[in-house]
Amino acid sequence: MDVVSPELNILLPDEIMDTEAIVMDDDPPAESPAASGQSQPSDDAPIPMETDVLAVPEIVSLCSDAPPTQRTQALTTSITTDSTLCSTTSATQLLLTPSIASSSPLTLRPKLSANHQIILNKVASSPGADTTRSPGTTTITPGGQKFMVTAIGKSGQSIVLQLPHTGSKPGSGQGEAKANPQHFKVLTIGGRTDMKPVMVGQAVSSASQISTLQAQQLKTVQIAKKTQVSSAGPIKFIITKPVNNKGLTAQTSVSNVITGRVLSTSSPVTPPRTITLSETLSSNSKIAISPLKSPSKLTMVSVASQVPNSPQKSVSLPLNMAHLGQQILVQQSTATSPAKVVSSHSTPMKPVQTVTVGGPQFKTIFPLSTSSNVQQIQVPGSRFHYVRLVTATTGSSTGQAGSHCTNSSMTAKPMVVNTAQVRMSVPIIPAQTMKQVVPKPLTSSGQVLTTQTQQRLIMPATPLPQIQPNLTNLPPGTMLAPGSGNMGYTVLPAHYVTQLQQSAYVTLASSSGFPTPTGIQTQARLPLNGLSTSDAASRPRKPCNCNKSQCLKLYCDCFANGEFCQSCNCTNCFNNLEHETERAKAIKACLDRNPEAFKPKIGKGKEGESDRRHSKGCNCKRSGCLKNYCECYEAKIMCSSTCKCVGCKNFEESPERKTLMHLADAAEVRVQQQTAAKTKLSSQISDLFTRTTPAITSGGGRMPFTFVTKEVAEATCECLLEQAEQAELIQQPQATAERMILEEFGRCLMRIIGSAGKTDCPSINC
DNA sequence: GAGTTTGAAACT
DNA sequence: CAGTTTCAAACTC
Repeated sequence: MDVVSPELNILLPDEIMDTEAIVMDDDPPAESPAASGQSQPSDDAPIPMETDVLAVPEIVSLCSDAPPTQRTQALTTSITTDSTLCSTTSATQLLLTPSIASSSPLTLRPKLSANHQIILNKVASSPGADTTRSPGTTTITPGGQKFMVTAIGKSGQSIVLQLPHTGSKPGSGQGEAKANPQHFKVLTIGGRTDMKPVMVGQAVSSASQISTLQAQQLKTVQIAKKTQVSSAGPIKFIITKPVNNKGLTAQTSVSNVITGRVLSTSSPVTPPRTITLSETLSSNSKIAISPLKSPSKLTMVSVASQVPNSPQKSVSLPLNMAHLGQQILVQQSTATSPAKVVSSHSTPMKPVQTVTVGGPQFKTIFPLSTSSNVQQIQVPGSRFHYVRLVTATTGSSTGQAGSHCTNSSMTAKPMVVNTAQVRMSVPIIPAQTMKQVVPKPLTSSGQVLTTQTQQRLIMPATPLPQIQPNLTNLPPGTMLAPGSGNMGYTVLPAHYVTQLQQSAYVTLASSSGFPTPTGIQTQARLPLNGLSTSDAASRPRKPCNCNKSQCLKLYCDCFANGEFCQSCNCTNCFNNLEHETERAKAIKACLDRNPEAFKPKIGKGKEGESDRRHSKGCNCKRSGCLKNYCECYEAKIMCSSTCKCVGCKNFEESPERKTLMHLADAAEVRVQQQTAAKTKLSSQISDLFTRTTPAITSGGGRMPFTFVTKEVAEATCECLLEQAEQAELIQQPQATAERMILEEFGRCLMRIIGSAGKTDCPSINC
C-alpha cells in the first residue's frame, strides 16, 4: 500500500471534501493479489480508522485491535490559518490523481487560500524535477490554489504534490514542513478500547516527527487508490472542502471531527502508505473521494493494515460524512484483478473462491478459510460491490493485535475491508459505475458514515446457507451481511439498523473485543428507498398485517420495501433477523421470479414528480384508477401507457380525477381554514382575558355574554363564513349548508362559554 | 371492527 | 403468457 508521506498531510485541508468534484479513473492493472497481500506486512499494526460526524462522538471503525503504540499516526489536514504554508479557507478542493509512475518524490507546493484545491494527479511517469527528489521529500510551494499529487499508489512510489501555481516558496521538502508545522486532525477507523472516539488534532510538520509518532496510536483513514486505469483517463480525486479557520495548534485535540470518507492507496510491495481523510465539523465541509466523474457523492472507506514499525505516512483529509446521499466505499488498490481480493493480515493469505452469482457475469469471491479475512462479492452488473468481512474463528476474538487490522488491496472494482473480529458487509461501488450510483434521488442510496462511542454488531451470528441472490436487484439500501462462519449472507434491509437500534446507523466494523466506550466503530447511514436516513427515520412506516405470507412475500409491504417488520401487526412473521435464512431464501425466490422485484416501482422522473411513472403500470379494472387500490393513484401519478388498466380515469384531463382532486383539495383547504379560524377565535378570546377593562360582573363572576365583544363576534362570523364557503365548495344543498353553519356557530359559542368559565379575571370588562 | 372490494403477487 | 388463486390493503358499513 502506498502511503502518502507526512508532508502531504500538511497540504490537506481541514474541512470537508466535496465528493462531487472527485473524478477517479481506473488504475493500471494491479499486482497479483498474493504480492499485494505480502506487501502489507503488518497485521499487527492496527490501522484504526475513525470518522466522526459533526461532533458526534461516533466513530467509524474499520480496523481495530492494534496496540496503541503500533498504531499509525494519522495526519489530518486541519490547517490552521496561521500556517505559513497553508492558510485555511473555505472551499478548498483536493484533487487526487494517482500516478502510474513509481518512486515519485513527494512534492508539496501548497499555498492554501480561499477556494484552494488540492489535486492529486496521477501521471504516467514521474513528474520531472520533482521526481528526482527522494521519496518522502516534500516540496511545498505556496501560491497555487490547487495541489497536485502524483505517483500515488505504486510500490516504492513517492507522492508528489504539485500546485499548478507554484508560489514564491519553492518547496524545500521536509525543511519547510518543519518550519511550518501544520495542525492535523486524526481520523481513525478501527477501534480499540483504548482509542479515543474523538479526533485528536496533531501538528505534524516533518517526516521526522512522523517517525516519532509511529510509536503513537495510529488512526488512519486511507485514501484508496484505484488500480485499474480506465480509458476515461487518469484517476482524479477532487476533494473540495471549506477550510476550517479554526487555528488548531499542534497536539490540540479536536473534539469536533469528522465524518470521513476514506480512500486508501495501497501497494502490495511497499510498506503501506496511508492517506487519511478527515474533516472537521464545518457545516460546509464536504468530502468526495470518488472515482466518479459525475458529481456523485461517494464515500470510499479503505482499511489497510500497516506495518507496526514501518514508516507509515498518513494524511488525514477532512471528510464530511454528514452529507446525505453519500456512500461509503471500501476500496483497495493494486490488486491484480478485480475478482481477487487479498487480505494482508499477519495471518497468511487466504485463497479465495470464486462463485458465480446470478449468471456468468456475477462472481462472488469467497475466501476458503473462515478465519479473519475478506470475502468479496463482485457483481459486475451491479452498481455495488459487496465485501464480506468474516470474523476470525480463532482466538483473535480477543482483539489481539496483529490479526485485526486489514490490509486492503484491490483492483479497481473490488473493494475489500478486512477486519479480524469484525464482520462487515459493505456495498461497494466500482469505479466505473460510481458515477451512476450515487446519491439516489431523494432517495439516494448513499451511505453516511458516522461514529458512535459504542460498538454495535449489526450482523447476526447465525449461519446461513449459501444464498446468493442477484445482487444487482437487492432492495434499496440492502446490505449483505455475512453469516457467521460460513458463506451465508444475510440480506439486511436498508432500515434494519434503525429498526434494530433506534438508529439509522449501521456499524460497518467493530471489534467485539472493544467493549469500552472508546471503542471505535463505523456506522453507515443507509438510504431508505431513496430517502435519506433522516427522511427515512421520520417517515411513518405503516405496520403490516400479514397473516399468511409470513411477511416473506411481496404482499408484505415491509418485505417489499426491504425492511424488517417492526411494530407490525403481522402474525408468524419471518421478516426479521431471527429468520434470516428464510428471509434470504424468500428474497432470492422473489428475485428469481422477478429480478426487478425490489426495485422501486415508481421511477423517478428526470425533472421531478411530473415525470414519475409506474415502472410496470397498473392493472386496475374496477377502481377506475381513482382509488388507492391503484398503485399509480396511490403514488399520486397519472396512469401511463405502460398501464393495462380498464376504464382508467387517472389521466390529466379526466373530469372524475379533477373532481376528486378538487374535493381532496377542498377538504384540505377546509381543514386549514377551520384550523386558522379556530385559532384566531381562541386568540381573540384569550386576548380578551388579558385586557384590563372595567369589569362587568354578575355576582362576582363574569357572564359569558361579556366576552362577546366585537372581536369575538368578528372571529365567529369568519368561522361561519368559512363554513358556508366550504359547504358551497363541496356543493352541499342549502339545508346541509345551513346545518353546517349552525353547527359551527354552536362550536363557536361553546368556545366562548368555555373560555368564560375558565377565566376568573374580574377586571376584564368586555 | 367486521365484512367487502380490489388488484398485485403468486401460482398453475 | 394467460388464467386462477392467494393475499393484504383499501374501502364500506
